[in-house]
Amino acid sequence: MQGHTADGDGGGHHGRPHQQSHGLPEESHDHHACIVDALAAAGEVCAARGAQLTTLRRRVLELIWSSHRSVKAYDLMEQLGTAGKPAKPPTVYRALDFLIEQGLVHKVESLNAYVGCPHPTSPHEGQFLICIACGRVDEMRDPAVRAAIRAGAQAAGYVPEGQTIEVRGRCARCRS
Amino acid sequence: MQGHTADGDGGGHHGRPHQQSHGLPEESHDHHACIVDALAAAGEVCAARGAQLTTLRRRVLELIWSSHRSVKAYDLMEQLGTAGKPAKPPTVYRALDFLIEQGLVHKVESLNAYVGCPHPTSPHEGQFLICIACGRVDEMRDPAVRAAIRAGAQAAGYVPEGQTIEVRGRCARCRS
DNA sequence: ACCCTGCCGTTATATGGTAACCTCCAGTCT
DNA sequence: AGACTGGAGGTTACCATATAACGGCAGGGT
Repeated sequence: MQGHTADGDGGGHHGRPHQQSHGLPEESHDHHACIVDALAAAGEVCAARGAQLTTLRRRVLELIWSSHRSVKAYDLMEQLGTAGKPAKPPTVYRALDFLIEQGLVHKVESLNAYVGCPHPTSPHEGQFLICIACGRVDEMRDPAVRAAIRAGAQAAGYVPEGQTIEVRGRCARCRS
Repeated sequence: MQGHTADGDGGGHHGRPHQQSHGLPEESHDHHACIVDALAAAGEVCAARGAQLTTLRRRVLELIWSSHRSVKAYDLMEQLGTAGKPAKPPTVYRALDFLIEQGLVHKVESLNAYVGCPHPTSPHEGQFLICIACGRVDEMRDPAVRAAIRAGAQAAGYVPEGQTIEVRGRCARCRS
């Protein structure tokens, strides 16, 4: 769990501009702490495995964590580029491949977009909650869901090896 | 439920060539009956709703039902075209949009592909079982899965409105 | 010095999906 | 009959997503 407290700004990290247009999760908590936590966790995970978290890969991860929404690969390219020249697809896709392999990022299939994993230390496939109002993506890790799906698949004769679970709905802040 | 019996060929429908390369579901049952059933069900559904199941739309549906695997949009274009000239994207995507709206076809998000719905009379979102060995896609409708996901989403503060559930694994025939 | 290996840049291309505009045709109103 | 209308689908152009293939370069081992 990252530091999602809405008030505790222990480091004076505020004041970074964000370009979002309406009620987004970043506005109500010290999101900079989320980024710092995610990068620190990534550093630990990679160091423990001997995987190289290079500058580029770290930068991509940081961009993905710039909000709690999912991020499109081509948006990453634009943000990675310098002086209006966007980075090229392989640059970003290779970094994404690495981050996904390391369990630091998940792909949201129904959006063709990518999201940071909040608990990268225990490898898993994500179960995602996608807010159709604000775009926020939360990860759920519900053993009951996994179990129900395993049971259903096995009842149909399948030996399950991987799951894609993505729920669209309205998050707590957007139920209004 | 379509006629999936492996033996009862009551109408002499066999003898149609299929171009698959290895152990696919079509080889062990009268698949032609599946197609006929699916088209008949589609006809009924559309008639009941006043929706127009045109020749093109029916043809796309038939192509999708040509196997129990999912089908790519661009493969449909090639098959729809005449004399080497493939059909153009809007032709296929419009037909797919219609078929999806009518609940006759589902999109498999993790494959960017489309699959026929075996029970189109009761609108629903599919839960898919995808065989990573033979490509077969089965639809599961497990209320326990839906319920578990609803519960998980609500526990996280979400009001769920739609679910994407896709399980990769090995089907009964491919467990070997 | 030499050769690997892994990371990244570059060019090119494949694959998946939409926008905008237009014609045709069936239904229907007068 | 003539005119109007709305849905289906053809056409062109384009955007969005992703991969293949090749090359340079830096760091480590021999």
